[in-house]
Amino acid sequence: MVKRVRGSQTGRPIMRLLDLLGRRWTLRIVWELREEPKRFRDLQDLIGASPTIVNTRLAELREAKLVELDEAVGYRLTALGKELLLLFLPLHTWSEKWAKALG
Amino acid sequence: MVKRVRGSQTGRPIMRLLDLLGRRWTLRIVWELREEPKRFRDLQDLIGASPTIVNTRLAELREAKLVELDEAVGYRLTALGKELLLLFLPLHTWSEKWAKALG
DNA sequence: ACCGTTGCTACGTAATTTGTAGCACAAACG
DNA sequence: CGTTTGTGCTACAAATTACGTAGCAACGGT
Repeated sequence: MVKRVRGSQTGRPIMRLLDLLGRRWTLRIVWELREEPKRFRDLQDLIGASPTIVNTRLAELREAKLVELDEAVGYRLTALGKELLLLFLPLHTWSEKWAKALG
Repeated sequence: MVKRVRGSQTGRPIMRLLDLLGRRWTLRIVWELREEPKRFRDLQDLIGASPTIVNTRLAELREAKLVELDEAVGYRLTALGKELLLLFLPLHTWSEKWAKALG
C-alpha cells in the first residue's frame, strides 16, 4: 500500500496545512475536541462518520501533532492543536453572521 | 439526481461552515483568490484539480456567497468571502511555526 | 473564416468514503 | 472462572467522489 501525497506538493507550510484541514471531517474533529477530550466512539457518534475514516483522520492529525491520545481520557488537542483552534474560534461567531446573510 | 446533504445536518451555522470548508480544494480555492480574481483555468492550474471538481467547488462557494464570478475579471471573493479570508490569514504565519515543530 | 480564451460538461477510470461487522485487549461484574 | 462492557481499531464490499482527458458553445479579436 503506497502512501500517496495528495494536494499541492509544493511543500509550503500553508499548503500542507490547507491540504490537511481540507479533508472531510478533519476540521470537524478538531472542532469537537475544542473543550474536552473525547473517546474514539464519542467522536464517531458526534460527527457521524465511519470508524474507518475517523481513524484515518485521527492518524493524520496525530502525525501532524495537532491531536494526541491520552489513554486515560481519550483524544485531545496538543498544544499546537490548541493554538490552531484559537485561530478558528472566531469562525464560530462569524458563521452566524454568514448564515443570516444566506437568508 | 437528488441533492444529498452531507455532514452533520444539525443546521448549526458553524457545522454548515465546517462542512463546506472541509471539502477537498475548498479552502485552497478561497486561499488562491485572496489577492486577486482568477480565471477558471488559472484556478485549475494553480491547485492542480480536475475541472469537474473545480467547478463543483466554485458552485458551492458561489451558493454560499463567498465567491462570485465577474465576467470581466474572473472569480473573486465576495465581501463575505473576504471577511472569512481575514479570519484565515493568521493561518499563514502559524503554519510556518507548525511546520518547524513537525521537524 | 479562423483562432484563442472563456466557463463548463461528458464520461470512463481511479481513489476515497461509507456502513456493517467484528477483532483484540483490558477492566469490571457476578 | 465466565460474562459483560468499554476501549481503539480493522476488514471488506458497496456507494460516493475525484481524476484525467477530451471536447462543447459562446464570445472577441484578427
